[in-house]
Amino acid sequence: MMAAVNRKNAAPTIRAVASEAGVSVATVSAVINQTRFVSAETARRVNEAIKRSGYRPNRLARGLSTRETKTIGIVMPTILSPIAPLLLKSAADVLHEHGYAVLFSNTEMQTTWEEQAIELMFDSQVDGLLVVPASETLESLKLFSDARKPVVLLLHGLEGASGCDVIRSGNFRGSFDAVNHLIGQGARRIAVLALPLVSESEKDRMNGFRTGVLAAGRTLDPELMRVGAPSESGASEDHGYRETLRLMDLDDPPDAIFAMNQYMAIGSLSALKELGLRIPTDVALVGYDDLIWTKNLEPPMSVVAQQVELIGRMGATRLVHRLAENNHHSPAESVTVDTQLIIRASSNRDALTPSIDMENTPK
Amino acid sequence: MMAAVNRKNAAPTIRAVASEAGVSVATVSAVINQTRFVSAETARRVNEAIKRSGYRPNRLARGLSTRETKTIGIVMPTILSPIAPLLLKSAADVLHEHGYAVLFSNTEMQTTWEEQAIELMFDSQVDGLLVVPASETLESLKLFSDARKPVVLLLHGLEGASGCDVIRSGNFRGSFDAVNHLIGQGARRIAVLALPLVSESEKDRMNGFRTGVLAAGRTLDPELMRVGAPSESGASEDHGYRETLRLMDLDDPPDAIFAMNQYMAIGSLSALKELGLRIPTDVALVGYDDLIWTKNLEPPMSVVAQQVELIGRMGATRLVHRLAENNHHSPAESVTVDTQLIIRASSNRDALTPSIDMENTPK
DNA sequence: TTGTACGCGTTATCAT
DNA sequence: ATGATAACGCGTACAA
Repeated sequence: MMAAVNRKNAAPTIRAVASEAGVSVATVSAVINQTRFVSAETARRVNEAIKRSGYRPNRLARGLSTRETKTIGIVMPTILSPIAPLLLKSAADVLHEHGYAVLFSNTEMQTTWEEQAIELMFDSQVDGLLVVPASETLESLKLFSDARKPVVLLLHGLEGASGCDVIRSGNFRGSFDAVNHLIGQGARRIAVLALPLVSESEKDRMNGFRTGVLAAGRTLDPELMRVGAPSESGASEDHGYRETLRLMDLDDPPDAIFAMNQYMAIGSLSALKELGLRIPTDVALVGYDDLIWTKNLEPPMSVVAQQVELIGRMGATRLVHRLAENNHHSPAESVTVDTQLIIRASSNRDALTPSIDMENTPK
Repeated sequence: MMAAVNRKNAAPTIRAVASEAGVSVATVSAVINQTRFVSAETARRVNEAIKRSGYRPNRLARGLSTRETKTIGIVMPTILSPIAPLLLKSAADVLHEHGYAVLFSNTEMQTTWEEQAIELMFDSQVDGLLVVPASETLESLKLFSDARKPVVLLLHGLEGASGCDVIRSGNFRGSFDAVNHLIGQGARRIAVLALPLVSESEKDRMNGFRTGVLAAGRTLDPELMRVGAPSESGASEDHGYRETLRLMDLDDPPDAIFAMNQYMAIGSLSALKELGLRIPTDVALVGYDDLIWTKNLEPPMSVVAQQVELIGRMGATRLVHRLAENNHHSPAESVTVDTQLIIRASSNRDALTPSIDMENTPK
């Protein structure tokens, strides 16, 4: 009978390599992880055995033993939002560069699933977590704080998650700047198409808007504030379209519209054009997020742009550092990444004198 | 002295639960996995102990023992392509519904990294793999076939991967239909802006174009075939812009352009408008992939649309079924999901009589 | 410089 | 109906 070494078709284990090379498993482990000195000759034999057998270390077993999986979880409410792919990519790139695998979960805005996704990642023993929170609060994050595993929040904070690092996007300031810009362009009545005020981001955007209006000595007209758009892109666009028609049907319609996501902005644009209104002369328009095609619209649209890539990179980097330095105890850090107001024709009354629109011309 | 059960701050193990409930670990395991009968009373005690201790099964340990991780890997060349997010979402949704975790890797078009990513997933003991191949061949997939682990290819096949299921997109037919449509609109000289011919998708698209032209009794003019665009969106757009300017500068310029990705199509559109050409009268234009904003361009753009969501769902479903039925040996399946030609104003000369463009009007 | 043996947290195979 | 205990594949004290 043969030793229990060669179960048919099973992947070779470290033990198989050890016996193949005529050394102990400790030695094999040592040469793989460079964890202690091994004589050149022994190392050579081991490496040869590894190559011959096609041995590959089992990350599960390693993780079980070391209590480190070199895996981090990323959970976001929807990968279909226009900025999500870049956020995922920039974060994942950094993580991959540092040898981490990425466990991903799209929670599709479902509160319960968001919790479950986080639990799933915890159970998978991820070393840390990157979260774009959708809910107002996340019970399951307690699992991570109890286990002293680092969590970094992206885009906005979360109630009761004071222990987490947060890489915020400057939503308040972004809206505030947009309103100021519109006022500077002579807008008297500014309408807003806002998202449902659930997460910090949306609240901040709305507060920025309010503050901007009030700070300019204007009053807030509830009729001009349409809160609560569907999140799905097509539905959101329809919403922007319809609400704009209603707004322009008011006795005293707005002469500027600030849409807090880009799909609503597009719908709004369609409606304005359909009504035969001149943009920005009759109504100035500012949207949110600078997507690749935003500048190709007619007219090119002004937007509040978030530095999505930077946010993703910073979040991942923060996590990697915490993990590397066993930096689990230093106080949570909070950073806000500024937004940038990009002014294009849709809101630029100053530039109405015929001129070349540089933005619309590829280099 | 106390038993080695309560290492400070360590997560409770199945052993802790067992002793807490006064039963053996086998019993605890049994109630968790419903793997054998347990008396109601015992089960109650166990469940209580689980709840009290906050015990959560360790998926690593479970995977090590069962050789099933309930995790599948998804690797794609870039999440920034316009169709990638939907592909990821639709696949991940199906997988999540079936209790699978998703290990994700963006390989950013790097051939070596693509291999490494697949190896990483293999080492992580994923149960199966979903791949959008970027390279012409993938050595590392051999790891999976050797281990009899299922792999499903998405969007297009791969040389030497005959063992894998493939959910193809109908690229050949898509291009073929586009050309036929343009010819039907009276186009005499059709130019093409093609992607680098590396993966099967791009080759198929190009072949569809060639076949369409030849089948109509026309000849292929190399001057009208511009192959090799950058993959990054902005660069791709610039490329489309520049190549279009050159095309229109020919002695005998084209009267129709087929752009094989949507960014090139946008660049092309910019160039045509800048040249003061009428679309589709002077030049008809057809792009690829129906993005949310494609219909909002001026004029709304015709495209070859891929059924991305369906492809993602089918791929994930196929994988889940193979896993569920231990269906690892049935022959590889190959399916092609049809593309759909969506005709809009940019190529529709028939509809040039003034009329309402329904597509451009939200419901 | 290298080897032995135990632990990581489960599941699964025997017994009982 | 339940309990002991051997895998699973690896890292790592502790020995030698």
